[in-house]
Amino acid sequence: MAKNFSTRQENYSQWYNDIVIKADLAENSAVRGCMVIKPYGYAIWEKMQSALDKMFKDTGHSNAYFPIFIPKSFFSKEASHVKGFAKECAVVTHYRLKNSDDGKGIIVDEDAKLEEELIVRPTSETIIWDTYKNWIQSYRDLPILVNQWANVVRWEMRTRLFLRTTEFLWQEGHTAHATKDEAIAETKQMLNIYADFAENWMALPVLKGTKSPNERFAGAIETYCIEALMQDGKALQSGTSHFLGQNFAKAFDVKFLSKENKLEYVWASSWGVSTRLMGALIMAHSDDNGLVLPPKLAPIQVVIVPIYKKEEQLAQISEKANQIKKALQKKGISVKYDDRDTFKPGWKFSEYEFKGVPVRLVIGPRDLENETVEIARRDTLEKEVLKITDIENKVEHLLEQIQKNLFQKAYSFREDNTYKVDSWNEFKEIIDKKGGFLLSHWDGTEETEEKIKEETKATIRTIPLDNNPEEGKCIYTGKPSKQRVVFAKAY
RNA sequence: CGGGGUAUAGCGUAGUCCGGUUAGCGCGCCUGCUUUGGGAGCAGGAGGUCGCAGGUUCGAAUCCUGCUACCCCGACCA
Repeated sequence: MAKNFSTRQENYSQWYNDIVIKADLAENSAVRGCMVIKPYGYAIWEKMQSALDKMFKDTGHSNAYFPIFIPKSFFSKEASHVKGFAKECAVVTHYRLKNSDDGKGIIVDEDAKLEEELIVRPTSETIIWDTYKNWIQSYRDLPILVNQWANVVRWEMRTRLFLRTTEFLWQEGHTAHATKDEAIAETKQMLNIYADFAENWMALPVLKGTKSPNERFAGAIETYCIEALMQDGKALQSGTSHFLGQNFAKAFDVKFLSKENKLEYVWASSWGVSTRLMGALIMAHSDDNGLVLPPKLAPIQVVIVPIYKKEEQLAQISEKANQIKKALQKKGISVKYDDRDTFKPGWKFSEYEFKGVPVRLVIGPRDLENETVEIARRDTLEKEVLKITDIENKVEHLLEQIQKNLFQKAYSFREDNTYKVDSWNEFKEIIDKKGGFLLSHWDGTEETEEKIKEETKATIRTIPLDNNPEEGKCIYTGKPSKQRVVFAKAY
């Protein structure tokens, strides 16, 4: 099944597509730009969701749900917001179909035109702030810490499975605060949660920082982001957290009475990660043998494959395998015992390898005799034969090791592909030939960023938060600069 | 949305230029037997409105027109 797929070197984007399709993560649907997330892919997303959801709840947030449709008039209330999203909105204009006059099909009933068109949400700030207006009167009503898990639609020109689809799944947090400082603290807290999730669950090292004005969210005062480096040397924005100031409060007239009995506008944040994280996960760790998953997000952490000649042998092996399965499950490890007789062991090995299952246990007649089991790890493809005693602790330990190793590998890759660059020629050379993160000085102007983008396709991915101030000269204009920023080509 | 390419069985493809038997092959699928420590072997079998809609023709996978989807490159973007 998973034979004949591309390698990263041959064709990186084909390699990515092959993994998504052949590892059964997702496929294209009958609707242009929209994907079907298949059970195996969705299981990974569910693991991401539950880990993130717990982190949100642990920091005081609650889930709620707002409509998928937004009245057009709401949408246009915040000027830069509408400007940023107008070009990619799906619009509902009618609410009824009818049979066509020639009886051959079904058409839109022109009599059923909506008084006011509805926008399919590309994000929910407007409908949520219109709602918050009714929820907030006094400082006692604040803060509001709400998240929603939802689908959104952005009508993109070019789509790629998980990385950019017309409809995608995400979570969007929308918070309301009495003070500016509190809203900024919330924005930063959520950024840290995203970074924590990326590094500890996805085994994906990320840079934390802010966006340049060019790349800022439409309607935000400041956009914070986490940026990760993919194996082809391109950057992937993996999560954003926005400090919205009072922009939406002013647009929707959301005020509260402070302790001092003064009427003030509410301060806001919003933050989100999407199914794009699936793309990041795939591109961060996978190899030319297929998907590689960090144990903490793998739907199946351990697969057990029996090898046998006769039915009675299978019965003996199954007994042993089920014992191991139970012992592992007791430790909270997800195990699949694949005793299907319709596939041969070699076929199963390749299958689970391609699907990125972190650990494979093999039990055959030899193992029954010797009280052993063969254990193979997906990240390094190493195999060894272990005594079956205490196997659950050995497996648990190995899963932890794999999780660490994947992070370490991704981290070294990023280190090896991050360059301090001070000459424009070198900058162009590295961006063109190698890719990666380039740390260079920037004069802080939009014009310079635009020019660099035109000439090299590289953009400022982030202005790192943990930056050491350093006097220098802009890589492009030579004007004075106080810190380095991160340039890269981006997804 | 602009440029280029592709569309034939579940998947990959031959045939298309130059119209003419029953549209061929590999993988997969089904049945049976032999197999099982890295994608098994043999035998038999099923599966096709040739992307969709028109047109030209005695005759269209093949020629013409329109549409749709997908891939690559740009612009846009999480």
